[in-house]
Amino acid sequence: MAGARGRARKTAAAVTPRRSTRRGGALQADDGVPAVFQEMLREEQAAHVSSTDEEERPPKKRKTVSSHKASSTVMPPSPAPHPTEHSRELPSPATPQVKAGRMLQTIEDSDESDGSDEEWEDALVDGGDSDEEDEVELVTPQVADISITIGGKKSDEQMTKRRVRRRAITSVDKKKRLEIHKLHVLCLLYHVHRRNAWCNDLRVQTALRKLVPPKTLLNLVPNPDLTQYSASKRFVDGMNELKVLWSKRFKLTAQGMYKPKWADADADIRPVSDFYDLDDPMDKDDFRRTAHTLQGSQDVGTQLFCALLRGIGIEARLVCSLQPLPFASSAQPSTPQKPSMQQNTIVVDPYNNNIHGVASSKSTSGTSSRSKKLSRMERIMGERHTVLNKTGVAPRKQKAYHAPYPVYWVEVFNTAHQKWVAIDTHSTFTVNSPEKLEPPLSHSQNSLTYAIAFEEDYTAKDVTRRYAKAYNAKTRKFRVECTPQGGEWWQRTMKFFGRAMALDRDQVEDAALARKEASEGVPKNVQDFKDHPVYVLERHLKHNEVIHPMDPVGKVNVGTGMNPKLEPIYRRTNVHIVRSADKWYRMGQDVKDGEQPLKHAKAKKGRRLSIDLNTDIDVDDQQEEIGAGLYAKFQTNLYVPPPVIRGRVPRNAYGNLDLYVPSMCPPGGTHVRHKLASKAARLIGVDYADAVTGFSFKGRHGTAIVQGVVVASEYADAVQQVIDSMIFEQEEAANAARSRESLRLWRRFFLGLRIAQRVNAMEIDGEKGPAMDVQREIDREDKHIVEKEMAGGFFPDEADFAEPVRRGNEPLPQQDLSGGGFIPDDEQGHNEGGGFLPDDDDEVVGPPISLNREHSFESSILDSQQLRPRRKSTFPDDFILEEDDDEDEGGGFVHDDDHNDAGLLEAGCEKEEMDVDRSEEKDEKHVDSPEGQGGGFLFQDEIKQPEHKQSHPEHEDAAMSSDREESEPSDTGSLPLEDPEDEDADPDWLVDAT
DNA sequence: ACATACAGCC
DNA sequence: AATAAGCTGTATGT
Repeated sequence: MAGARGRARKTAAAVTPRRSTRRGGALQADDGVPAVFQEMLREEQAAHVSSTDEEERPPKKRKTVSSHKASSTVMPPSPAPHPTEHSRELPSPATPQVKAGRMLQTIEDSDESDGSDEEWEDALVDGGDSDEEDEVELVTPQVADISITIGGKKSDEQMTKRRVRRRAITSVDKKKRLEIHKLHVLCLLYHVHRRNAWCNDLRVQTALRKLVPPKTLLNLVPNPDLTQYSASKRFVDGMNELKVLWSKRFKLTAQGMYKPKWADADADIRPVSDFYDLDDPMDKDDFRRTAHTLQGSQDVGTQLFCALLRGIGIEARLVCSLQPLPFASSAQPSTPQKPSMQQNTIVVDPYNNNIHGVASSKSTSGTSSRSKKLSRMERIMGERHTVLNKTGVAPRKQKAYHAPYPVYWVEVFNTAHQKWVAIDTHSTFTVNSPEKLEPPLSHSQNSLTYAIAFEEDYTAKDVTRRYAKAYNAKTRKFRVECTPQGGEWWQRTMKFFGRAMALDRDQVEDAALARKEASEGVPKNVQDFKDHPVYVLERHLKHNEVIHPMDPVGKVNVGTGMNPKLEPIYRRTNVHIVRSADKWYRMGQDVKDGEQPLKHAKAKKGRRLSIDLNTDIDVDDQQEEIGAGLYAKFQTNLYVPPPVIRGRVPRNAYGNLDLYVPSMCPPGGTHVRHKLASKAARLIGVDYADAVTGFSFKGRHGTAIVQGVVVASEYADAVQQVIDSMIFEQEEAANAARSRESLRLWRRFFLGLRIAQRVNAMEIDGEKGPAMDVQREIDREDKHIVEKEMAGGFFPDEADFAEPVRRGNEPLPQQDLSGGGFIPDDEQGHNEGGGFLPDDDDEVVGPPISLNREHSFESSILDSQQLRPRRKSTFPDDFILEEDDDEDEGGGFVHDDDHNDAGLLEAGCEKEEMDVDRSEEKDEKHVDSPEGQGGGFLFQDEIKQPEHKQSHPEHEDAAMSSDREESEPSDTGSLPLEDPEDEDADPDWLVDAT
């Protein structure tokens, strides 16, 4: 309500101004006075140096402000802010208090235009602030109003604990994150690639080239007379000039990319307004425009700078430090509190008052929330008072969007030194100081994990190692290389951007990067040894790992400085995975003779209690048990199984052949990997052994997994051929079964029609129901369809259609099957006389009924049939038997004569039908029934009512009529014969048929 | 550094 | 024939 209104207003106000501001402002920038930019630059530099200070400052001020605000605010005193529950309650209910708060907030929003910075700051503070301080603030009624969210969360320790506890990350989530991480990396790669391509745009370059003074250009022209050193220096100096020039010229009006974080699963989707500070989405034309407006985020600025360099003939790479979602982020709560704050704020803040605060909170470390807030204000102000932009506001803006560490920078090729020189024009303003570009590990906004350099020729290279101070010890752990198969993945990925032909300078660079990596010192703390690609501590060994030559390469101090303990350091290359001999065997390896285990598995505990009883024995046992020797790969050979001799396949104690890996297939043998292989082999009488390819463990028992067989190679083809033919036969059988099933359904279908017809003919409520000749109707409709539409459709042709009908009269479905189905024969079948309803059937009585089209079956045949409501079982429960059991076994509903008169209408119908159609039917039925074939089983329900067997059809009618009355019209659409259970009965039939 | 929880393996 | 398991290691949180 109010909240929504407020939000909407906000959004509208914010969005529009922003764009116009940015683009319009850009134009202004062009005519802008140099002095202004200088000032901006100065401020930026100052800002990045003292950013830390700024961060701290806000809190204090914030407190003041908040209290201030509190007093001014009309906040109703609310009980001590409590856990989340409390905070959550606030938003929803429309209590007066809440309303008051809402009102206040709304007002703030509306005040945007003329609101003071301080107010904004307050809002920001409330939203952005985190942790403990908030708790205190929460106590204050006013605070509760705004930031309920935050405070509630943090304040309650118990709640926190619970959250932390509950947060255990699942393995599937981990996998998901990894995949998303990869996907994100790919997206970022493509994004940068695209921007890099834009940097080659001539129009962009042309526009930017004009910014470079001729003098500067001249200095950059290679001079063969200069010494290498001088040339290099001159080049770097020139780069510095360009850097300064660009830093002054490009105006920061948006926030660049920053590292995203995982949100709580239960967190609400962040409002779009969270991202207003980001660059607008950009296409190439937009990019060209920015080459003129010279404003945007640092990222765009760097991209343009890259284009500028290329435009003046300098080889420049666009380097991006990808900021993908981390794959290993620990459980949500554990991470720095910013994310959680965000989440909370977002979730709780019902009126989106804190949106901006949230956004700022994210970037707290990089940019002070305050400045952001201001910037937003300024943006709005700027919209309405353009003058402000030109005056003092712009610099502050820039400060707001300045990030202390770059996501984008460029590398230019210093031909004198044959080296790439890094230039950061917006964050650190450095040239050739690669070590200054990596943010501290604690920096939440920006982490240097993948630094990828995109060249003019659209190739790209991973240059992370140039910028990471502890690539092996730290950086690597955040890269996919640290995940299983991750190395290969990354290689494949980057190969896509690889240069077809490596240049000399590439090799030089590779060597340099490798050198840098190699020069990385030995980690100073234990933690960095974990998963270190080069070094290992014994303490970090997995239990199936050993360090084989135990050659220490150094020592680490574990423990405190006062209490030094040194632990030996080993090389990762000396680490081997060890397995038991049996395990090796399962991998197709054989432990060499005479090899001594490098390690022993732990003794298995089975009987600890017993140990107490018999210490001596236990000790012995333990010693023996401990003996499970573990060997390294180098202690094994490839296992060579005994060969197949004279067609005789060797086998193990179980009569099988172990074939855990392909290499375990015996010489002279061939693995025929098919389920039918054993049958086939047996069929042609060749020796074979089931191939055991693994085990499945259910409960305690491991069951061998057999996949095919091994036969002598000379028989393999024969076996395979037999298998093929068996498959063919199976398919044939399957087809036959499907045919039979189709026929069966046909039969049921027509039976249903027939029953319906009969029912219609019955007398109801003293009034004789309408009767119809189903068959006639069907035929008519069918012809109609055939003529009008197409010969195809449900019924291929009349003959096909007719045949089933005709067959319907036949007693035995089986016959149908064996006889080749209904398909044969004449078309007469479908004539009236041939319908499943005997021509002379007395049941067909009375005038034709009008077709009821209300309940369409989408089928002319069904539609043409007026079906009576499905019979409801009004009979007592005991009437309906669970199963006919013995009686049924006699054969479906068809049973015997005793049963066939049963109260079941359908059964009765069938029976009658049969009787009418053929006197012999009964006999046949008996034969058929046992096999479960025929329409019999269709009527299990009915069959289930043995007690109601009645010899008189009239009885049935009576029952039916009563049922009809009770049944609902909606049931009309159902075929009376439908019985869910029926299908279950089919398998027997199918099986038998097969 | 210790304890708890979760997931994989047999 | 029906039913059902535990242990250990690793990782996370306090």
